[in-house]
Amino acid sequence: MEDRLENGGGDAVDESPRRRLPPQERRQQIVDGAVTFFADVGLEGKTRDLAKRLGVTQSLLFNYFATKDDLIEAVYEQVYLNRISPDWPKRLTDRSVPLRQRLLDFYNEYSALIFQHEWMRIFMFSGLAGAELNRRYLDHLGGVILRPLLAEVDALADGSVRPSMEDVWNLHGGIVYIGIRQHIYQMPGPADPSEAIARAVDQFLTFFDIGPED
Amino acid sequence: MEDRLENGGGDAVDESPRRRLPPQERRQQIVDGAVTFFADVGLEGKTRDLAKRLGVTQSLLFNYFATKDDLIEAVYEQVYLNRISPDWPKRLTDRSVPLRQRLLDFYNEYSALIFQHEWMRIFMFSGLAGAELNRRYLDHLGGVILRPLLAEVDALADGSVRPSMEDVWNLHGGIVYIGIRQHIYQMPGPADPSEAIARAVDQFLTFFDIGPED
DNA sequence: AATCTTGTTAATCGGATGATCAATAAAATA
DNA sequence: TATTTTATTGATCATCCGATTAACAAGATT
Repeated sequence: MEDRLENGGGDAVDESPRRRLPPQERRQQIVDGAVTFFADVGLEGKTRDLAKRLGVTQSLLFNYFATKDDLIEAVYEQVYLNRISPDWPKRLTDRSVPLRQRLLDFYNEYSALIFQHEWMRIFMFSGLAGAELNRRYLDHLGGVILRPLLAEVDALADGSVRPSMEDVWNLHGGIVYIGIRQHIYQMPGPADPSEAIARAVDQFLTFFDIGPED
Repeated sequence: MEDRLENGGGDAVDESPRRRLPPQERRQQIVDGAVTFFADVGLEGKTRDLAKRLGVTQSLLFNYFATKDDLIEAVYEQVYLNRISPDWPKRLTDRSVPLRQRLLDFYNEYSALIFQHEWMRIFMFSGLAGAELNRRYLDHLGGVILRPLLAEVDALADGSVRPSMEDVWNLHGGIVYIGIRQHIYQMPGPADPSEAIARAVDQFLTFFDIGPED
């Protein structure tokens, strides 16, 4: 298994001549390649294999990153950075828009961002490795998205059941699990993710007697 | 980090004398230790570290398992085996019991089985590694639990919305995500998991107009 | 108690892996 | 074009890792 870039058994392959890139560009190229690579094989992927994918010497990597851990740190930053758009908190609490619409907008955009092979897998790998960025990300998500979201739901809920943080996590988890099934467990995903999201949101709102126009 | 069994800096530690065990017993001891070990550090954990934890030589491991992969295979079997009790399909479709009760019974028992550090992490590690057992397990779960469950819900749903497989996965995912938060992302879990489960189930049933006594 | 069986260990091998560094050559500068 | 700069390479080091094997010793047998 895993015979990518095997050079096909051929002989005189392009043998691309040594190419000099401006350091910043090369660095970015390495980080991009590393994101894909580590997402594929895990954070214990070997630097030699990564270098081969990039068409570059292994030693070059250490010209841009002092250690492999430094490279992984750069991968984390690349992947985690700007994943939560700063205007979502505002939009999620904009009560001139029906809550249902806000939720649909958020989760459609958010899922488009996170339902990606690289994000899903690196997030999971780093989570298992106990990376601090992981915790920080989830704390951030909880504080900036989910908690305000709970307040919004709570303001509109008029049934006898009060929404709890756990309910919000359940909504969130159910949706995120769509991506986990696809990219971690490599199962076929739903034909239309946005419909699956709409169903989850509607289940959630129905339980608290919140209508589509509230 | 990670200084377990560090021998405390002392000198003349117990230095447990070479202990002979019946092969079957030793083998089981190794597998048990390996489950905990690999769940902790991942499947790329080193055989020397595992041996140290077991208080045994590294070479002994290879007396019981020809290769490290064989050991990991044994770990998979130990962890995956009998995780889905064979009488659940029967109980889930026993219409003399209200559906809500069946769902609560199932997910309370099931979560008690899977919301464990070892299971959660090994399942995730093996999923990321693309292990076949993982796919098989999920296929089995889908066919033997979730699909019958959909039929049950469908039989009782009288609203205009028909339940879909995706809805069932959403219920399941939301609940499983509780364990993921705890054991993969190492966040604090809900004070009372069974209450969180009940909420998820009730949200699900409410959406399809299924009452607690149906 | 002497002997045998075999579970266990210590030593070691071959290859892989992260990291280093002097040599090389592509592009910029003069 | 000749020279300088520095991005890139090839060779190499020290260590680690999975796996092998002969020697050792704990417990069973006689």
